[in-house]
Amino acid sequence: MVSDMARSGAISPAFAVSADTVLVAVPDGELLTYVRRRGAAPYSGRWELPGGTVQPSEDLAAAARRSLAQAVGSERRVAHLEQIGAYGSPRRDPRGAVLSVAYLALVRPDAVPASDESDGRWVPVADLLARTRTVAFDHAAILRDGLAQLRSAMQSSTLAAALCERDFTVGELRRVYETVWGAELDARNFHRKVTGTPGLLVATRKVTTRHGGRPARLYRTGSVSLLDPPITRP
Amino acid sequence: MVSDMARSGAISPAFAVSADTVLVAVPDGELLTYVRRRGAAPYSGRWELPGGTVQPSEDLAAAARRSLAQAVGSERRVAHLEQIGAYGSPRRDPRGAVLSVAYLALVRPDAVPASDESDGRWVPVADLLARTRTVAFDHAAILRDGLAQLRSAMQSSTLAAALCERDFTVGELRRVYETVWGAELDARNFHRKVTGTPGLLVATRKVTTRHGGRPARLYRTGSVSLLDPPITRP
DNA sequence: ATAATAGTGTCTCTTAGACAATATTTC
DNA sequence: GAAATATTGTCTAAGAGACACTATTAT
Repeated sequence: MVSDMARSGAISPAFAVSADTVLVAVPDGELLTYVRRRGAAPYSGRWELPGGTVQPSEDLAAAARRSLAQAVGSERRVAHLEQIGAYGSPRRDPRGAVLSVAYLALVRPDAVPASDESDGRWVPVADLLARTRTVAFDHAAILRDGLAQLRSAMQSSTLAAALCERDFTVGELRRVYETVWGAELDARNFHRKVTGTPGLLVATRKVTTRHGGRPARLYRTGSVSLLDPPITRP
Repeated sequence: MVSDMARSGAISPAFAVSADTVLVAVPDGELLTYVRRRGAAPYSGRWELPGGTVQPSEDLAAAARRSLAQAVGSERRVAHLEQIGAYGSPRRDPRGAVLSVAYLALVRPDAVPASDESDGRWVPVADLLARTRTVAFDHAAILRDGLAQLRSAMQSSTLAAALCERDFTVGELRRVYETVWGAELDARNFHRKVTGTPGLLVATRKVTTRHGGRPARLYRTGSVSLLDPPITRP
């Protein structure tokens, strides 16, 4: 059995695998992502996505989660995690064959301030994409792909609710859409759309005036997570 | 430099990486996928997706393409290739840490008969999914994910044209949709939709009567590949 | 009172979906 | 002629987008 393995070479390890995450939050109407400053070569001094090496005994998503604990305090703060894809271009890491499995992670606004400590920072996505030469490896491309996936997935699901507090108003949800999409939505049509889809949002008994104006009802995400027909991006 | 690498252990290879492909064709109104019968342990005798080990010097997509040459005769027969995702559950391969990067590949109907030779076969997707216990590794799950991605992507692109001959009629394109989605579409509304989107299809000067009835104009895919608003799945 | 936000209602225009009717072939 | 497919046109109902209006708070 072992001899067969050795003969075929089918499982001889050839790649290091890392799980790297596009970590996104939208506090106060700003689209932020978390990046770390690299301290060692290669790309020393450049920004990199949070991530780490995947152990052979470990699930890919678990490795991604684990590497986010430093950024947001606890794994439990990760409100949503989904895979973006695998990046394995031969020359993406000068040290050798490193395959990166990229994830998209969403956290609620309250997860942001807890990260002032380390060498990582929350930065506006626009700033980072305007200076892709300051980003290590192919992480700028991964960031772009992750954001594209987020923008697309928001059209037909309540994914954006993972970027709000657990109890949120329709206006807060709409402002997340506007921030991530970079476009204004008609507040009245949006309200009609999301509250009119049965099961999508569950109204709580509570209201809030945390944004001034007329008190707004607080909602939670419901059992239905698919929005059909989708919210069209302007 | 080398000492730094050795100290950190960042690039010590821990995984074998394979590129495995959900290879799909739709000849004569049947949704087929290509699978190989495994000859060796583990899962000897079971069906597996075509694929192979990725070399460290090789691009992931190139490795996927390469492993399809046997199935369809030549890499050039692959009309479309896109990534599905990475599968890295610790226990997916009893031999050890094997990470699989899954791809979805589409070929035109004429690529199917060229594969009678080897231990691989084109089989109806429904048959395979009805007998997932005959499928090796987690390849049944990969197949399901790939089909879901295909069905979804067809809504807002001309992806389905990669499953037709290079020159195709609107009816042929519609029958591909119907086969992959497993649902009937109104021929007249479908015709209006795809021919009405400017740039999506380019009319050739030729017509064909290969399906009997009134001669149908032949089209090719145009410069526009995004279909907005999408074709809604019934 | 004024400004700000929340929520409801109303109108129009586009389009999906249903389907009639016509065109052009093979058998 | 009968059957099959292709293509155009017509109607209707649903939904997106624009926007008037009312409701309820903070300042």
